Amino acid sequence: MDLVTWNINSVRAREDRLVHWLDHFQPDVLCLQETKVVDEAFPRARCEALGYHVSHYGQKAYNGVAILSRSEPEDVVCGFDDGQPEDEQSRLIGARIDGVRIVSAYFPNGGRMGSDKYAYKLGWMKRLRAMLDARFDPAAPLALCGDYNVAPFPDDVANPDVYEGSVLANDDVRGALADIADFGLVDVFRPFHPRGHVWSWWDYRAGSFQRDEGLRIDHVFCTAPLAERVIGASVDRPEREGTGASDHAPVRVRFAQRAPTSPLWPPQAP
DNA sequence: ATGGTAGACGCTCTA
Repeated sequence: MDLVTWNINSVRAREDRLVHWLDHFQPDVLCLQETKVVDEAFPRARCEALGYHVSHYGQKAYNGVAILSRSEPEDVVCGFDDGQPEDEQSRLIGARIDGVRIVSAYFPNGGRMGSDKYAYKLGWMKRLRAMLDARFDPAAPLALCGDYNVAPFPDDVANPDVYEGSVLANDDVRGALADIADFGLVDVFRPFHPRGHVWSWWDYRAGSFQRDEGLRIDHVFCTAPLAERVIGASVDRPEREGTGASDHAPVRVRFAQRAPTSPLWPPQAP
């Protein structure tokens, strides 16, 4: 199974790029964030023409998440759906695809430290952990894919002077991420890039991509029965090049049908 | 200098 997560930063501005990318890579599942359109405005027909089912939970101007899949999605759930008043922002969609629970998540950015947006981010992450506890089983295959807006380690940050201590990289937000992972999820990307310094997002400003000053904030965290099947993970850097690119690159993960005899995860000592 | 750029919306917000 080829699984990809990509913050596309407006599906309207990047419709042609999306269609060409899908046609070229043909992943089994593509999770999108920041589509920035209502459901009716998603380019559904062009995706379906390429053989994809589209599950989209959008809103006007901001946010918006989607799951595109070659197999028909089952049990599609939008938002937290946890019995509390729903989050007004469209940041979560989930579906079961080929027996695997897929979640496409757009974590709040958090604005500035100490802001209302930052408090919303921490609350949102707590609520996500509670939702996982209430609905899912860590012993069943699940992939939490998306723009987490958190760089897990210092070496996931190119420019620590600017970003360490920010809403994307500080002890509290890393603690909130660790609490989510404590449900029973592991970062399946990092073991393939143990020295870090692999980025998934580069600020549009100050020539960050040209200087290769980015952060790794887009992730695929999986429960053990899925994590033991991972056989590769990479960032599609070329998609970030040139004009008209999203500020995020797609993050790709490949899973074997069954767990390999010598698992790549967790990494084996030499 | 609360900077720089990009997208959506409509002159301001979000990232």
